[in-house]
Amino acid sequence: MVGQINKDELMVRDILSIAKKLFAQHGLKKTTMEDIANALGKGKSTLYYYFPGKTEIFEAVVDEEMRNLLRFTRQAINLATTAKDKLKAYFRTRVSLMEKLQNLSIVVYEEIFNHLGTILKLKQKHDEIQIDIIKEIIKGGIQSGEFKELLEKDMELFSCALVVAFRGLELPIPVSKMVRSCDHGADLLVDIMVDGMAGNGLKTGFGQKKMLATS
Amino acid sequence: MVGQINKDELMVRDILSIAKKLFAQHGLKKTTMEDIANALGKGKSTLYYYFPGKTEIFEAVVDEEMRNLLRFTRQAINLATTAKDKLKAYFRTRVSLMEKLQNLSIVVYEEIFNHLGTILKLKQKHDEIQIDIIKEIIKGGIQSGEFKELLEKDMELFSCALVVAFRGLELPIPVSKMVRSCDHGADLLVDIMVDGMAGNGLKTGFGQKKMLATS
DNA sequence: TTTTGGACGAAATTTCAGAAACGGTCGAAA
DNA sequence: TTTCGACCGTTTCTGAAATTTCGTCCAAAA
Repeated sequence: MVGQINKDELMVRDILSIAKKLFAQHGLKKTTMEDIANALGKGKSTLYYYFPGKTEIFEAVVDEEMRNLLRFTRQAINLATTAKDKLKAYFRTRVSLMEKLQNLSIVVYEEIFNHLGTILKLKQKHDEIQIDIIKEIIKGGIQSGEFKELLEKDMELFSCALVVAFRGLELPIPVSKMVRSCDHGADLLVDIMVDGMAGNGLKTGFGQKKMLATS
Repeated sequence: MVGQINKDELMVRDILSIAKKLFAQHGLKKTTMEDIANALGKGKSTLYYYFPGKTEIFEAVVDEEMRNLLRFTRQAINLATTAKDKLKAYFRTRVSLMEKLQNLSIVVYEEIFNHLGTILKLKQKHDEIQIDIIKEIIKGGIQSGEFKELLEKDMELFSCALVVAFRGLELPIPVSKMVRSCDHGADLLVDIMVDGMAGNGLKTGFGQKKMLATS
């Protein structure tokens, strides 16, 4: 019994492994059930013994990939001690793993985004203007003493990051409604950005807890 | 001479105005040059007297729309005095105008995004997990006193916003390289998020919460 | 001269019937 | 229990004819 279950899981693993490779290579549509079966050295209907259909295989592959990403992220987070470092770890692993995830999704993304093309050049031009606008604001804030000083390079980076971050809203995915719906949201974010998330204890601090980590 | 230029510009404005309406109504492909000419009450070749081709008309329409968006953004920014309020104004107008921009681009976006469908449900599920992870980090930070307190609702919102913001990286647009390339970028952002952008002068200050006018 | 309308050709798009391919099922064999 | 090949209904491809549409040209109107 137990041995059979293991055999099942082994087969499922093999299928997912090969399917992942093929999906990454040729995309979802151009990878047929027969391709997967042939690469497996098995008959086509064998796949249907282990999975309800093609959709489920694809979803399982993507799900597995995302689970891996989450696992690594959690791992990196657990290695950090302070919440600040945890956030850093979160973003850092996300950035590096996102690139690896694209091994799978680059074809998928290309399938999605091969239809725009025209509009992107325009968008890019206007993005650069937006970056300049934000940079101008920050510069003004620094000159007036409202903001702390920042290297020119970092200012560029930060402005750019804000514009890029804002692009997240452009993807028509439901969660964005939460942020998009209320003005309060945008203000809260800027409040946090400007005043910081650091606790009052540290801010008004008289030699409180974590003075080590801060630069 | 001057009068002719004005007449030219007037004609161009009329064309763009009508073209915008038609593009928003039927999309790029299904709007023909003859549709535009008919709606204009002019002959088709009139359009070619003012524009090299259909593509250029479309680009001009989109460009105009984006310029408008920028104009309103700048306007709102100029009404604010402090840099912080300027940032708020930037985000707020962006959010509200983005929705209006979609009047034009909703057909375009649908043309682009009608091909994904499948992957979004999965993505949504994992997005919610990511939100929970960030919320957990923030909660921990609050409990340890590292972060200042936050309403449950705001915490949810902030976590959600971070995930959404991070989605901006997923859009394959060149600017993201700048942020994607260096680890330093992600860290800098968190540094700013946690410590805030507020200047030391204001931070260490005792009574003075707000300087009224720009200093 | 400046501006317009309609005819015109080349190229792209649509149509649609027949063919091929594909996802998924089933009974039988190993 | 696990694998397989044959089979079915549907979707997708193909290719040629018909239609639409972009863009040009030139005569005519302003």
